[in-house]
Amino acid sequence: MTVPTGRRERKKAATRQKIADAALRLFMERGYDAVGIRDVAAEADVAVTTVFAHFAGKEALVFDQDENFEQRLVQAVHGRAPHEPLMPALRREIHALVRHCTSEDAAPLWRMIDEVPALRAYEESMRLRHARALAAALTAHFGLPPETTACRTIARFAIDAFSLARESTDPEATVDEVFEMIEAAWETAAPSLVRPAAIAEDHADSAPS
Amino acid sequence: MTVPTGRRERKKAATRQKIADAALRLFMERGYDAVGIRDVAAEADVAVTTVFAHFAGKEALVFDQDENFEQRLVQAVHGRAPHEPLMPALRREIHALVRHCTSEDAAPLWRMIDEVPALRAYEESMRLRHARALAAALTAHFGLPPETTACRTIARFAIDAFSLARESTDPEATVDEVFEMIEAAWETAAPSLVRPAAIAEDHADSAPS
DNA sequence: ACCGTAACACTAACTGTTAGGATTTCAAAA
DNA sequence: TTTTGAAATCCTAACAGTTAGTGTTACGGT
Repeated sequence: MTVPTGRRERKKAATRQKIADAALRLFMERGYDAVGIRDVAAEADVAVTTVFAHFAGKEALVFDQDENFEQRLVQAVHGRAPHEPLMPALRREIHALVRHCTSEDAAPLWRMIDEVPALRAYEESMRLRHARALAAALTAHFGLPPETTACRTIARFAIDAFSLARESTDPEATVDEVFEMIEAAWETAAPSLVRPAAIAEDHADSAPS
Repeated sequence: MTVPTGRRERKKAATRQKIADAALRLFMERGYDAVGIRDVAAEADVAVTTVFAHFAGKEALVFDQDENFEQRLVQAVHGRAPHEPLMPALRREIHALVRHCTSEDAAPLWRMIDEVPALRAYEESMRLRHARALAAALTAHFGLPPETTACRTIARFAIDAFSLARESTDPEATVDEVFEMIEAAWETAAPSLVRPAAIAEDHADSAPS
């Protein structure tokens, strides 16, 4: 096979990490706008082009940790416990994600994100990609065509729950409040999508791939 | 009063229009990315700085027409017919807005927007501002505190309806489908916000300012 | 030991955007 | 009418993010 040792990959990962660390340190120190890509490159002791070889843009340096967000949402749908209804699983995952980014040590980072318009815009367009991925996971899970409106709607609503919670003074309560509404929406749309029995007990797992 | 003649304002508006026209013409001709701000300025026969005096950025040149979007949403809430329930009015307005930007003559523009990532991102952050304005209109209309979660949620859901419809192959049907879900969500959240009588007949107009 | 390639560096540009400062043009006060 | 203040515009130059072009190095498989 062609993936045994990997000194190259380790070095590459190390370089990436070095850049991300340097960027975050400088951003927190001087503020996002006051730090240039050239500063980051110098601090990490790499060339400017190397920074862009690892990160799509300046904003991506900030959201490096947030990468598994999408994966966790999809996993919440596909890999949940048998017989566990969809919505509670989704709600629980959103809860966890919200807690994660409102925790004490992560707070300064998210405060910075809130204060820089470019970062807010970047985050939201990220969330939209996540919503599309979640929608795809939902349709796949239920064996529905990929463009099914109800699934794409629920996916966006779930992302909204996260965004609204992040803006809220009481994030956890907001998640619950929004999810009450989402569940009502889902129960309105679901009957025409999944066979009634599946709704009743919600063992819609083992969907025909 | 001090607003009688207004040659200055006419000239200013004319300049703005000249820039917007030039930009749109060039964008459609050569594509958004292939046209630089300097090209637009030259075509409109103005200085580059003048372009930025009228538009916040390159993307704003594309969404110049779309300005009254927010105003129309707010108006749909505040200035609707007496005794007309909220949701149908909102749904009708979204329908109109969707029709407006999927019409024949507007189609090429929106196709371009869909193809350029920077424009999609800009549009979505615009929509978020609209959602906030709509949320403010809702809370004001019902005499609720500005941070009420249910209103901010419904506002975002309504914006989602628009966005999902724009992405859909059958926009009109998508609006209806999403709004069925939104109404269910609203009926779940509303009882704890507005007095039951107001929900029943939904004459929640003439709200205490 | 050799070779292909992936990671990185260096340079130089392109593009959106802004600051600084001059100049014109209008509108209203004097 | 003349003057004056402000708004709109222009010009130049620069800054910052981003990319292309082109080497150079170090790894990994042969």
